[in-house]
Amino acid sequence: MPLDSLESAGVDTPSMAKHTIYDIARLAGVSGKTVSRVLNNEPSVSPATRDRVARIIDELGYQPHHGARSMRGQQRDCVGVIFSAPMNKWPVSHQQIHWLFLELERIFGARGKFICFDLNPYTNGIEGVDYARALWQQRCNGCLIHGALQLNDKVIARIHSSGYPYMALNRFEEIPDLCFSSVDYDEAAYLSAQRLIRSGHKRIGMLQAFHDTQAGKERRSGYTRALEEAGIEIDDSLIRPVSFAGSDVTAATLYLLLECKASAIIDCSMLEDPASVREGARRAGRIPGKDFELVDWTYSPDSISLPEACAHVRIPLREAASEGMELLAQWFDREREEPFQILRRPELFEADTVRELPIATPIFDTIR
Amino acid sequence: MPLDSLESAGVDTPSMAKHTIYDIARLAGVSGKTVSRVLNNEPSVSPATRDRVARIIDELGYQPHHGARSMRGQQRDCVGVIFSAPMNKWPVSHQQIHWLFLELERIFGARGKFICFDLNPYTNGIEGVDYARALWQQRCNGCLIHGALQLNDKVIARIHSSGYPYMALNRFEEIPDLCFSSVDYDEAAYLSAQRLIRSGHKRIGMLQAFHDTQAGKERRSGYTRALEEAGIEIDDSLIRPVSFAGSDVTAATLYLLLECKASAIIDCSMLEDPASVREGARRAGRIPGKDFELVDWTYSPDSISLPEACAHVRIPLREAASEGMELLAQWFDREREEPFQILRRPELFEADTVRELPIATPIFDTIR
DNA sequence: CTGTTAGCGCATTCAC
DNA sequence: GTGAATGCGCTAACAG
Repeated sequence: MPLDSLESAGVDTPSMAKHTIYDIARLAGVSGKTVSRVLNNEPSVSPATRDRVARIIDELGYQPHHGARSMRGQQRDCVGVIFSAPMNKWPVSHQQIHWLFLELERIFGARGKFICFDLNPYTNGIEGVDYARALWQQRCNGCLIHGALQLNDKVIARIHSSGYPYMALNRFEEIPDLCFSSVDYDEAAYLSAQRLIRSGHKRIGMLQAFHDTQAGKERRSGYTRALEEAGIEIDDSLIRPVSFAGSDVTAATLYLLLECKASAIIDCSMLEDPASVREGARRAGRIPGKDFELVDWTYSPDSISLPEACAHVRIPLREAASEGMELLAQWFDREREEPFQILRRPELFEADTVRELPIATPIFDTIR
Repeated sequence: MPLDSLESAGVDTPSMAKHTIYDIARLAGVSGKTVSRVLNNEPSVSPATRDRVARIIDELGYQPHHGARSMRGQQRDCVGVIFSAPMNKWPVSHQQIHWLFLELERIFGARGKFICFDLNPYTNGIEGVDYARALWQQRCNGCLIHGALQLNDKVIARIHSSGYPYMALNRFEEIPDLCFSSVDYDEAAYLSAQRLIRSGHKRIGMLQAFHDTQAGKERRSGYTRALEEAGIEIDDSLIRPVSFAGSDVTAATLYLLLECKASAIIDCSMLEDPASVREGARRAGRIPGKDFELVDWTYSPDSISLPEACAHVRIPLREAASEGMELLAQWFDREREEPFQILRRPELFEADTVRELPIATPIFDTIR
């Protein structure tokens, strides 16, 4: 219902009728285009007109219809946040989701962006799960892809070639120029295996998270590389895929120690839970750090996951992600034109230097 | 760029050109309207035509433009999630944000809804912070308001009268028919004070969270009611507003014990952190549970926050919220027409019965 | 500095 | 069962 006078709208109780720019225009005695100019902070509106229009907009609590805007304009005001798998497959931890929120608020919120989540990654397209519905529908004008990329992922290629700003938190072999910010898991696995080889181990087990993903593949390749360099034969059964269930890690630990006769284990399960590994060891009749050696991986900058480990590997994924999100925000706002690649180096440190927490350093980084 | 043949789009590499229903229509040899009918599952399309159109839609990975749809249709496919204050004012805990996510996924994700967050509640309108931009812009078609409602809140009234489905997680005195799902904080404060009065206390301090909100006001009113019924004079200084900083709780505890000579304290700071209260007591030279009695409040169904407390009050807010979110989803999908009110009863239990966790019961509930 | 016109992609209305 | 015309609210291109 269009308004006939400003008074009928009321300053104290902004009318809930949905206004259009033409309602504003009529009240201000200008054309719709002028209202549009004010809304978009375009120049070439006289200060007096601008003020008058702005005042009416404020008083009515008018906000431009997003759908209509998105049909004409090319502004980018909404970031899609995508989980590449449903949470029951890859449970995102309390800390991680909280961290993500704070970062989104800090980086995109500060720029006035909206955040759109599609929590329904179950819609099957021809290629499997299409997790980027929000992007194709143009609800959002770019996206952040949170979570590992499965090796058979077909959606990421569409996103990559769509022209929308985006960032993944993984590399992806098939798309060398993918925009991502991540950590070199190959290197992390290489460092871990190398460390245990130096201790004289030949049967090194690995609790391998994300086995069907690029991140899992990198674990395998780094591990393999280290063993090959040392002339140790690869035994595939020593690379043990695990899910995020503690029981799975426990069972895999038991299996590696008993069936595979592993004398050392790389815990890159990312569960960051000492209890599961300990329980597996207990069932095998072994004591971690005594009967077998461990290298553990952690995302956390200020803690380790397994005190019994002889060395720890820190995976600075959140730091990489934060850095990348800043760049994504700039790309979004056309402050930079191109995609980027950030790969941070993992840091291995000995258990006896735990107090001196290392600063992670980038390996390569196409943006500097 | 419109397509001239289906082949040129390709099945394996869906074209990234943004298609319209008319592209689909041309390929299928039908009119735009028929494509629209297929998209919206309208009847009166012959099975053969429907299949042909559907197949082309799938092959192109076509998705209807959300902006265009939102201008004509009245479907509701996006829920706004609003934080009534920025996180630096009311920090949402790890657990809470995680819980919220899982619930959103479970309830709205399962229904195929998108979730839109506005993490930029700093835009000032005439009435202060307008946290419902996403709603006014019609990015979303209803919303969940997470967080306490400040007593001077003007936005909630606009939402209430807008006709959009919504739900707050608080009552709001000024709007008796507000749609909400919450817990009776007045009752919780009443039960807490009554419990300490029964132990003979006359100077009962309160660590009062949310003091400038409806939730804080309810704490005060319940407390006051209990004291008045017992004929105890109210000393305002015993009601001590606290923020979510641990140091604030510590300082307030110290103040209540030393300056105000409180002999008992109701901890409804909702910080759920025993260390802060203990530290305040320590600085006052007191030992909690020995030199003074405590009643603590907790949101958690399976733990208590202060083991030293003589009684615990459980605030089943998450249960209330879950229940309400289900109803909001139904309202959203037009399975129910009206707003609703759910108010759950807090439960006080003695420290020695901690193992028997109580089932919270509704106080009133306009939906059954 | 300001206004007019056209059209974005879709759904609604009405015609066939 | 199907299609043509119309308009949602806004902005780009053009005109004055």
